[in-house]
Amino acid sequence: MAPKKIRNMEEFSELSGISRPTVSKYFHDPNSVRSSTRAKIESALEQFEYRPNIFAMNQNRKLTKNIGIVVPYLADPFFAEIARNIEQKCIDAGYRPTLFSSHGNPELEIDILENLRSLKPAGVLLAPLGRASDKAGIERFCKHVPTVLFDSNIEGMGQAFIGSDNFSFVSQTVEYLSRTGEAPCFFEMKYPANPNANKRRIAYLDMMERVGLQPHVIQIEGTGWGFEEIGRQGALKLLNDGTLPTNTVLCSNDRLAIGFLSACYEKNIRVGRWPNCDLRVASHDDHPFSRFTGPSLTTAAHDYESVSDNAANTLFQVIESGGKLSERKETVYRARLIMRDSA
Amino acid sequence: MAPKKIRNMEEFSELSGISRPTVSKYFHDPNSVRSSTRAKIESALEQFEYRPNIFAMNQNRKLTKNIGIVVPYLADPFFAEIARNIEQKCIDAGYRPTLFSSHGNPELEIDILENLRSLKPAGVLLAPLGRASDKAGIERFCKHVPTVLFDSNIEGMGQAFIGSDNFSFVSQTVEYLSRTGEAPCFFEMKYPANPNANKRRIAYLDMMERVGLQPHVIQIEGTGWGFEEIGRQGALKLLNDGTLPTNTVLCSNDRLAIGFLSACYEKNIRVGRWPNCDLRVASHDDHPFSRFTGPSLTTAAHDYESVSDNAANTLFQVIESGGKLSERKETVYRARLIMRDSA
DNA sequence: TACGATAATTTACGCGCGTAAAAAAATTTA
DNA sequence: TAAATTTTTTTACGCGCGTAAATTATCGTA
Repeated sequence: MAPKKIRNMEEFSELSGISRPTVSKYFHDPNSVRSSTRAKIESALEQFEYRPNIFAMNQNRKLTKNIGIVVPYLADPFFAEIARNIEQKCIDAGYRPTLFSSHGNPELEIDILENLRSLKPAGVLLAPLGRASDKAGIERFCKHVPTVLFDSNIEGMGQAFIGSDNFSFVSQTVEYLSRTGEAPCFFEMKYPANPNANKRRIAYLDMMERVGLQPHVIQIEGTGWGFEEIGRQGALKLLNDGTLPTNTVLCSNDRLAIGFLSACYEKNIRVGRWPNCDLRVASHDDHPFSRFTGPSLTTAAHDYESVSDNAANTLFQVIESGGKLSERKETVYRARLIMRDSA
Repeated sequence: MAPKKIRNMEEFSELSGISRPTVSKYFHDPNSVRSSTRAKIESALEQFEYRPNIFAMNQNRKLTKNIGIVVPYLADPFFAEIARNIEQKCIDAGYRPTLFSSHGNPELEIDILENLRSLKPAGVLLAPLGRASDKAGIERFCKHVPTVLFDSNIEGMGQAFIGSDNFSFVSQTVEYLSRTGEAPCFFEMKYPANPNANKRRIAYLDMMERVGLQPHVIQIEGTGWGFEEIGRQGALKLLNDGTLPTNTVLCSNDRLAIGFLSACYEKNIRVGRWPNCDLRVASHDDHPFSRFTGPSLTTAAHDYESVSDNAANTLFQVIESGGKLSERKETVYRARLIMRDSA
C-alpha cells in the first residue's frame, strides 16, 4: 500500500506529477481542479496514503473546516442523539465536527466558546443553556464566529435558529387529553433552565383559554439539570399532600415526566388511560427512554431528523455566504403526537 | 482590557518584556521559568489577552497536549457520565480533551482513531466497542499512540486497562438475591456487544456452582446497542411463553433490565421485593436512569469516580514516561450493591 | 566578592502549508 | 489554425511558533 513514507505535500506532489500549489488547491476543494488532474491526484492518493498536516493547513487558511457542536447537557440522551445526527451531517459535508457539552454550567459554556475561537472554526452549532446562559458572552462570540442556534432560541442571537414549535407540542397534547378525558394541569419547574419551558406554559394557558377551561399550572422547586429527580420530588410532594387539581397531568418535558411516573409507582398510583387507572400523565420531547417507562409515556415527539438536517444545512449556507445571512432565520418544526399507555 | 490587538508571540514578548523563546517555554510549562519572569508574563497576560496560536504550536511540538476520549456509544448516559468525569480530569491537568463516540459502529471506531492520529494526540483514553471491534486496527493504533483502555478490556491492548470487577458485581447481586429469596436466573443477550457480559455470565455460573444451586442462563436474540428494546422483546417472549425458570431475574446490565421492567409493566406483572409481588429483577451498572424505573432498580454500581480518576491518571503517567509502561497494568474496582425496590 | 549553576537572551533556522504573481501550458472558442 | 480563456507551473514569501547553540545575565552559595 504505502511503500514509502511521505513527509509532506512537496513529496506527494512529485509522486503524483502535479505541482504543489495545485495539490494544495485540490485539498481545499477537489472540484476546483480540472478533472484530469483530479484523477491523477486521486490515483496517487490511493497508492501512497498521504494526508496533509492538519495543523499546517489550518494555520494559514483563512477558514478552517472545523465545526463546533455545543450542547447544554450531553448526559441527556436527547442531546446525545441530536448531536449524533448533526455530527454525521457535518462529516458528510466534508467538515470536521467537534462535540462539546456545557454540562449545565453557564461558565463552562462560555469557556467552551472562547476555547473554540482558537480553533478558528468555520462555524458553530450551538444549543445554548438558555435562561442561565451568559447572553453577553454568547453575543460576543457570535460577532466573530458564524453561529446557528438550535433547540433553544435566544432572541436575535446567531445567524439562525432551528428548533421545534412548542405551541404545536402543547396544542396536540392538550387537545388529545381534553378530548379523551379530564383537561390536564401543567407540571413544570418553577425556574426552568430551558426557554422552551416558558413557551410551553404559555401555549398551555393559551390552549386552555381557547377551549374555555380552567388552567392549573404547578410549578415545582429545584434547580439544575437533574430533571428526573426534580420531577420525582415534586410529584411526591403533590401526591402526599393530595393537592393535584386534576386526574390528568401534562409535564413540560419527558425527563420531568419520568420522575413523575417514578413517584407514582412508588406511591402505588396507577397511571394510564384505562378505566381502572387513577391518573393520566403525558409529556413532550419523545425522549429516548420514554417508551420504556412504566407505563410507557404518551408524549409529543420532536422532528429530530428535520431539526438536525436543517440546522446543519443552514450553517453550511451561512459559511458559504461568508458568515452572514441577509436576515436572521427562524425555523421550527411541528411535533408528532406519540400515543402510548400513560395517557 | 485589551487596548491593542496582539498578533503573535513576538509582539506579546515585547509587551511583557521577556524574550520570545522564554515566553514559548512558559506556555509549554509555566513552571519551567523563574518565578519572577513567570510573574511578568502573567501580569502581561492579564493586561493584553494573548493566547498562542494552537495550530502553529502543535505543528512543531513533538507532543501536543491533545487527548482523545473515545466511547462506544454516547447516547448511553452511562458513557456520557464517565466521559464527563474524564474530560474534566484532562482539563484540570492542562490537556485538551476531545470527545468521540463510535456510535456502536466498529468501522467508525477505526475511522475515529485514524483521524485522531492526525491530531498528534499525547494520548488516548479508549472504551472499545468490544466484541465487534476491529482488534487489528486498534492494535495498529496503539503502536503509535499511547493508549489506555477503560470500561471494556481487550487482552494485551494499550498500555493499561481500568474498569470494574465483574465478579464483584455478580457475586454481590447473586449472594443478595439467593439470601433473600429464590436464586436468580441470568438474563443476557446471546451475542453481547460488550466483553463484560461474558465475564458476568461466567461469574454467575461460578457463583451458582459455589452455593450448589442450579444455574439458568437465558440468552435472548437481538443485536446492536438498543439494549432496552432488546431486553423488552426478550422479556415479552419469556412472559408470554411462561418459560421463566425462577421468580428472580438477574439481568446482565441495567439497560436490559429497563427493557425487562417495561415488559413486566405491560404484562401487568408486579415486580419487587415484597410478598405480593410476582417477580424480582436486579441488574448491574447503576445506570443514571435505574433509580427512576418502575419499580426502582436494585443493581450493583460502578465506582465511576475511581475508574475515571485512575484511567486519566494512568494516561498522564504513560505520557510522562514517554508513552510506554514497563508492563501493562490492569486495575478493576469493586461494585457497590444498591438496594432499591425491584429486588 | 567571586564562583559555579541556573536561567534568559540573541540569533537563526525549520516546520508544512497557504497563497500571490508571473509565466507557461492546455483547453476552448471562433 | 489562431485567438481567447482557463488551468497549471514556477518562483517566492509568509504564517506563528518550536527549538537549538552560543552568549550574556542573574541567582544562590560559600
